[in-house]
Amino acid sequence: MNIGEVAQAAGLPAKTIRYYEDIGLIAPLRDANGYRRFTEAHLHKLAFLARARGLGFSIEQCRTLLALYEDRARASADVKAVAQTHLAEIDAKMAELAEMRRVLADLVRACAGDHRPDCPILRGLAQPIATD
Amino acid sequence: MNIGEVAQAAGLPAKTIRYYEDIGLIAPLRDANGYRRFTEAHLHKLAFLARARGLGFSIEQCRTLLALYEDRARASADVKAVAQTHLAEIDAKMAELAEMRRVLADLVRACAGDHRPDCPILRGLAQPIATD
DNA sequence: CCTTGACCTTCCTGTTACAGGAAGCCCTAT
DNA sequence: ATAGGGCTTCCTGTAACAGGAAGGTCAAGG
Repeated sequence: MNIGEVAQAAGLPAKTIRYYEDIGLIAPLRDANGYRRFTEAHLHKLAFLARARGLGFSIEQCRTLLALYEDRARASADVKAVAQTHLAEIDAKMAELAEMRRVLADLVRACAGDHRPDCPILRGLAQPIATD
Repeated sequence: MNIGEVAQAAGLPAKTIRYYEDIGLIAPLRDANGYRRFTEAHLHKLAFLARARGLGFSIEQCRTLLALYEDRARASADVKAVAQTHLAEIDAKMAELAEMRRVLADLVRACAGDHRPDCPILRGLAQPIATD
């Protein structure tokens, strides 16, 4: 397969696949004309990467997961550890967003949103934010 | 005030304040020796920026908010529109994270996490992710 | 045989919001 | 005189690509 075909099949832009090669996540073969040549195994790895990225794993976490994926002697505990770390990261981000949302929603609720200049949102931003 | 003092007072790193000057968010005066000189008004703007950034507004949104903040003739509706846009962005991110979390938590739950190589997490990543 | 169009290649720049660090000036205290 | 902080500018790096330029390749059609 050429890059266009494997991109289609893996659900990744060709640009992304070239980038993954750049950073050593994947190593396609090369045709005589210089075109990248992908095997089924490459496709599986790319689809794996697409899904891991879709779950929010960082590139470095993907690199680790991919190594474990290819290691027949891995311990599932190692995989689980990576996943749990990421789960904790997600929870942290969600908590941060929830807190922002809470404060912001309060401000929005208090704002009339009309033609007048008085605005609780701006007043709220001009003063220390209540953390209670 | 010099940059160190205003940084302390506004709760922003000096680096960040220099960056804000670079991109035209703030325009401190200069002393004869080249040092930046900040007034109380500058401090208020910086504190405003710190809080807006803390609520997750982008730099460009902050630029808009700051302009409205300084415009005595603004309509609160304009401010509210920016805030509601951002609120929608937060909701979108939270939904995305929640979906990731849901799938990932299922995989983690199914994984024994022991010394054996069999791992539902890797199996899940190797197959299309169930969206039901 | 030539051209056209769809692919492919590499390389360079831009994105977001700064952080880290080098090289060097300024100011105060000892 | 020197030591220490604080200040300056400038350059590089971050994450994960996207966009686009310049140019090679390939199959089909005239």
